[in-house]
Amino acid sequence: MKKSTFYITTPIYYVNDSPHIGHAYTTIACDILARWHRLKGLDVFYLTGTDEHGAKILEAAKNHGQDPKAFCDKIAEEFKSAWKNLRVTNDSFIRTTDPQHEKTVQDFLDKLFRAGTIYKGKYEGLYCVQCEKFLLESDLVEGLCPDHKSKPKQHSEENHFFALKKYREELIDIISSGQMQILPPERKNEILGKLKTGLEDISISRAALEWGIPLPFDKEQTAYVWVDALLNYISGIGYGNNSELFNKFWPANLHLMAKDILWFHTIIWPSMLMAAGLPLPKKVFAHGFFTINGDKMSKTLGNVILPHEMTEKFGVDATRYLTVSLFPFGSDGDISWQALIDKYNSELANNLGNLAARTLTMVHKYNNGLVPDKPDSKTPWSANILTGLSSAETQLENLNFYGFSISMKATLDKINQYIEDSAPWKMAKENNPNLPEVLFNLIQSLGIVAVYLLPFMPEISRQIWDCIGETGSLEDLAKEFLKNRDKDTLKFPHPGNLTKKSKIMFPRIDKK
RNA sequence: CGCGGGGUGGAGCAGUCUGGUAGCUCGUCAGGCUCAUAACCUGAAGGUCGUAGGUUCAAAUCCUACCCCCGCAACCA
Repeated sequence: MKKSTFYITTPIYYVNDSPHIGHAYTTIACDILARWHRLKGLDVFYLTGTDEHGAKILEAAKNHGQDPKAFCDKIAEEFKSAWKNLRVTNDSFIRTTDPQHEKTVQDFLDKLFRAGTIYKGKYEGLYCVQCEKFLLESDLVEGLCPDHKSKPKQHSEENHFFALKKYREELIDIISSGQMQILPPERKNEILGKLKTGLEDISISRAALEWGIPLPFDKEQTAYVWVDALLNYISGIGYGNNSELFNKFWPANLHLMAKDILWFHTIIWPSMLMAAGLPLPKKVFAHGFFTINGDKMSKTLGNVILPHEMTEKFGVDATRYLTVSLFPFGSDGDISWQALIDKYNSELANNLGNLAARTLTMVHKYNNGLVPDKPDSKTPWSANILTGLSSAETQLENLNFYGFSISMKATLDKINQYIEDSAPWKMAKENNPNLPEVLFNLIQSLGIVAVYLLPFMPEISRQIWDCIGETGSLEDLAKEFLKNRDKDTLKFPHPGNLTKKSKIMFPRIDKK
């Protein structure tokens, strides 16, 4: 029996920084998928949250003259409100400082400790006193700490280790067999390649760090932040305290993240799960990084784009659409205000927005604003649109939002061509009896487009829906439509309903 | 021999796995239309698909060698 649930996650974001477009990229992508799967009738759980422990947070809090918890509270609120503004429909928001999460982490580690997969060992390395942390050989610049220009000391510390090494064979097996899918394929190869070169046990605790979760079996030590963070995926759906919820949604259908943290999600995380005897996530997808105008996004360069800067310029819906569809999802890409404006003007203003405007105006001029009778043609024109959009749907299923936007654009072009070919303004002058059919087809096409755009642009879709005179819930109809779309039973638009001319949906943005 | 990604008309990219007339967006030029957000539609110019070999009836696509760019060494997803 196929599970009818869909559990999707973003990474939990490190709160040493306010939310920016990088966070938004992942979060919006997940939201689109969450909404899409809900429309397909699945029971969806979408989890995001914040990662709040670790040395960096402590440091960031100090820099702001704040107590770490207070600092985290503030940043966590920023994330929550950023997602709310972007109409992100996460079902829960987990913070690693939530007492329930902390308890779950402790219980989990205790379980592994008692099972013997966690053991005490010695961590040796170069330690920089000023940084208060271990540095790698490769961190050093001419043998000195790059930040403090001092010589790090050889230092050893008692730590607890996780027996990662012993899962190597099994990991290779589950990854290469596809039991746990890693996408895109080049990332899978990369991970397998790394795995084949070897695997070492990892230290999963820190002795000197107070801002963390104390180990239940050694109160002097706190849990390594990654172990703490990864466990959010199960603590966030009730592992250890709400088995009904947990059993319903675990294993996750999709962990989505940027490529830099793929290692943790495909090596450490599954090993931890295996150690605890839990099923593994079905799919792990790593998207690319982006540069801004060819440069790395960085605070130092001052080119960081914030979500609210985008929504102020483009509106929320367009921001959602543009952010994820500017370049192919699995690869790296470049983002720039110019490229965003170009895509906005071309696809949203000139194409979608203008198409809606010209259609509605024609319905008002030539049919008093009313939806004409349904034509009894054997081969409905909408079939053309559905074919085009089924390729868009495939792209969406494959997380290729860029490909989706290309297919969507092609479909909108087709509708514009149809208008040009049939020339309703001419038909009106000539009293051509086929005019109502053309108008009906156009209205219906807009409705179909609204269904497919719903995960991306919920408000605009509803606006289109409203404009074509529909009064029912777009969600409900979209669900039914997606279930029955092969059967050619479109239940919209309703002849006789009054359409509305809307204000301009996407005002053109002039280039500077 | 660190690992990985990439080099396709002016710009940005898709296509490469599963060889078979080189495609998209933007830009440029010409024409059309007037329902529309100076939008929309049609047509044109513009590429020896990094270089050199090889396989093949046929290669952007497969093989080999080489050249050049860019990430990865935690401000950052």
